[in-house]
Amino acid sequence: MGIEFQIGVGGNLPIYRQLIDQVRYGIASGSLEIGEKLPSVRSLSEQLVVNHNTVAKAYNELVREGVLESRHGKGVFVGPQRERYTKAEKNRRLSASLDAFLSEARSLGLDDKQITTAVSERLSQLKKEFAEQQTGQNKT
Amino acid sequence: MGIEFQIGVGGNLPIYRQLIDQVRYGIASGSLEIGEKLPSVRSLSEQLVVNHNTVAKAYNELVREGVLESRHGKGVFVGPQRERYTKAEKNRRLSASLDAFLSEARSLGLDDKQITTAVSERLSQLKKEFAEQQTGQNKT
Amino acid sequence: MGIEFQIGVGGNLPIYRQLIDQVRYGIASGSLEIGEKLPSVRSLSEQLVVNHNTVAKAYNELVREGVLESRHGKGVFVGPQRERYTKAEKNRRLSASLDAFLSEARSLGLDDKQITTAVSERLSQLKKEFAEQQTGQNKT
Amino acid sequence: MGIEFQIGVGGNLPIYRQLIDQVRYGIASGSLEIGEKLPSVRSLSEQLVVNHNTVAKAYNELVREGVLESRHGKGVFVGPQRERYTKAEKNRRLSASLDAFLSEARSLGLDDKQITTAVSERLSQLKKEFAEQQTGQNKT
DNA sequence: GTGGTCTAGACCACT
DNA sequence: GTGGTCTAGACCACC
Repeated sequence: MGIEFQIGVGGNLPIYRQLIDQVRYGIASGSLEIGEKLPSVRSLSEQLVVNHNTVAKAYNELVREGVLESRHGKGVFVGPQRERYTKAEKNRRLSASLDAFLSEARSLGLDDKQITTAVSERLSQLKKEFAEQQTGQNKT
Repeated sequence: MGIEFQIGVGGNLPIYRQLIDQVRYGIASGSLEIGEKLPSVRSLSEQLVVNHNTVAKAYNELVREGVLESRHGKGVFVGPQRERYTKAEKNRRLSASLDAFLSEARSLGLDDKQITTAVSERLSQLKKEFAEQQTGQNKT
Repeated sequence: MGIEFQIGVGGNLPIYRQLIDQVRYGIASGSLEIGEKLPSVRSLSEQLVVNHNTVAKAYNELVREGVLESRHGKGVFVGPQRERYTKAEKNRRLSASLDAFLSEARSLGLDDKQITTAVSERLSQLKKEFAEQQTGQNKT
Repeated sequence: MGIEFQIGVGGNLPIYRQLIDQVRYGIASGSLEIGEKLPSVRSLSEQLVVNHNTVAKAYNELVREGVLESRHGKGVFVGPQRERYTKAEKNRRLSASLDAFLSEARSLGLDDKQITTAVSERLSQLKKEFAEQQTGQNKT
């Protein structure tokens, strides 16, 4: 299966972050299967016309997180996706992340309603973008 | 007017972060007026039974952000609350903060619905806690 | 590459401010490269014979400003140094800072010439100190 | 003698800061003599078409500093301008203020030359503005 | 190992 | 009295 990477549209996120999100979304949605090989750093960087360091940075971060596995001389693969956290641990991490966001949003003057709106709008925007990428271009 | 500070409940946020959020919420909600004096570092630390450095850390961060003003030997006051960011800058900051949260949430395996639910639940929880603080205990 | 930290000389600035300035100067001058790891909080505190909290305070302030990045359990690194402000915003901040200084200087009775002299003298003093630090001692 | 207050032009400073600077400059230049009565808060606020709180804020800060004296029911007057600080004290205060400015300027990416240029340009700009105010309009 | 948070207590400077 | 800085030492979480 695999996914078609795409950059540029999707807001003002740095490229490597866009790549990270696409891999994560791809795995979550089943487009990327466990053990599947990802495009090599060089080939993907050429395909997207970005610097290979940018791709490497994205892969590296995902490897660090345990999402991907790097096998020397072989390539980068989707990792086993073991449940890395207990439920309590997940809640703790989620809370920390959520609170950081809410604190920033509030300090920018958003009220509760504006916050929930911003979240749901961003989510549907991301969903739409991802769908478009996967339908449109199926060839390099 | 002023607000009643309270710590301990409401998640696993560090104390100084709780204090920061309470000041921000207090200003946003009008409970703290511009120019109003906040409790002194020492007195608040005694009231909350925390170290004075912890209170100072919270005040300090808000001073650095321009939310509060510190007048040496006099006390700490609510600052002029000038619009510190342009609209574009605000959007940029909000997006960055939101995307960081969404990225973390997704990597924890939450789908879109679970994310929006988590956000709105946390918001109503915070609202409730803040309301309780301001009504309930007016004495130490 | 990296820089050699040093404290004590150079005026009556608090230690953590001296460290902040040295990091900023190091980055601006190219001695600290993007992505480079800084000495750990503990090791630097031992090297300088100051408390680790003092070093952490300096690092922390720079992290909040976006100059440094902290990776939990890994260390503190020089951040991407993206342009954090628009040109207009930079001018606004500079003006505010300059006017605050001029206001204080004038209230102390300095005339225009004395002010410009004070500025240029302090600048060359700082330059000299920084140069000495980077050449002289390469051992603790 | 007295001075003619004027607001609006002179950069993006808040009004109350402009007023403070004009009083200070007026005293330093001899336009305002010791013991001289300043316009009342209400009359000056009407003359400048600003809120009386803004004028009061400027006067209050100057009273706090000892530059002006407030005599209840009489008005606000230029204070005795005693040397409030020893020479060492003055140097200490000046250094603190200067270092704060230099630190900010450097964090905004200005090099030494840009800093000195910014200072001298702002000084001559302020001088020019003040001169214009005192020559132009001598009536309300 | 790393950074993050907190306590306890000290001294300084400003007012 | 006020806030600001620093030390010494503790515990936690992440890696």
